[in-house]
Amino acid sequence: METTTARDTDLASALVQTMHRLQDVHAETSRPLGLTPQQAHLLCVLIAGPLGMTELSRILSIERSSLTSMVDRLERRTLVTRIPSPTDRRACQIELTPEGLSLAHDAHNAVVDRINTLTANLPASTRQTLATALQSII
Amino acid sequence: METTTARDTDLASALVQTMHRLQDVHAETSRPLGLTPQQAHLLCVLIAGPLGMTELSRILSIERSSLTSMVDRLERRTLVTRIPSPTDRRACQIELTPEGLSLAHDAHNAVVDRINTLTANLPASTRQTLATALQSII
DNA sequence: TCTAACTAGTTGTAGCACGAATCATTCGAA
DNA sequence: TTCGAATGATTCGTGCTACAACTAGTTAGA
Repeated sequence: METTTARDTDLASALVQTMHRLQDVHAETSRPLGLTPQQAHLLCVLIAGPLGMTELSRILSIERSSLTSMVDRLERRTLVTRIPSPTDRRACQIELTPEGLSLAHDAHNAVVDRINTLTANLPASTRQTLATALQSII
Repeated sequence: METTTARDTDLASALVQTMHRLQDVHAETSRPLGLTPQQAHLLCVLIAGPLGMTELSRILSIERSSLTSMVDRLERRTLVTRIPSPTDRRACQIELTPEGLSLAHDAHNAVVDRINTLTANLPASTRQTLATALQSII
């Protein structure tokens, strides 16, 4: 029982520390691009395609009221655009501009590259186990 | 080569998604205690013992100017205290009050419990591999 | 002694995040 | 068909986070 408890604490602790480490990495890779981590996250989510405000707020786990001002700032920089929905005059879709798409790819590649260098020393089998295990957590 | 590249992207992507998921968990467990995730992090770091401002800012990866106002707010709530150093009249040590220590433990336990439920389905061997691999990343 | 390096704090600005309230639109049921 | 409820987005007010540039005090070493 004691060993199990110890292992649990170790794993949870390792996950928390990893989270903080990756937050730092995320911030460090976003900043040189002139983006906050939250802005980079938003842009990367939109790579897959335009989304409505409500859906976007759900994916990002933030309130819609927070999202409004974030989109305002990004729209001011012409990184995204609000496209009115043809079927619902209340709704709008948030879409990346070409400039925003390019920046989103840059941000995505930067963080993936950084993380790959962090995990470069792990053997292939461990990488596989890790990826599968993390997928199941999400 | 293609398979290796695919695996790399998968692992990095899984790590990023895990980070966001854990950020949400961290926020959700801190909030009921009246703490922001950053405040919870600060309190938990101090469980190990008092720290100076510079050391604390290094551990939390934030600027000292950000830390000053954070400590101000926590000190106002009597969760931490600034203890002037006996040997160095410039410096001060940030220490948890009994109330702060209790809250720090609550915050720590809450997040560890939540993460343990998330990882409860993983077999012991995977847990071990995971913990070791993540340790090497940090 | 006196200066260079260090430590802490201050100020100003921008961004993040939430809740409550608001407005327009859409949908559904009487 | 029409009125009330639900939905999508925004606005407002408040508090927290984060940074850069700056001030001021302290210590240690030349």
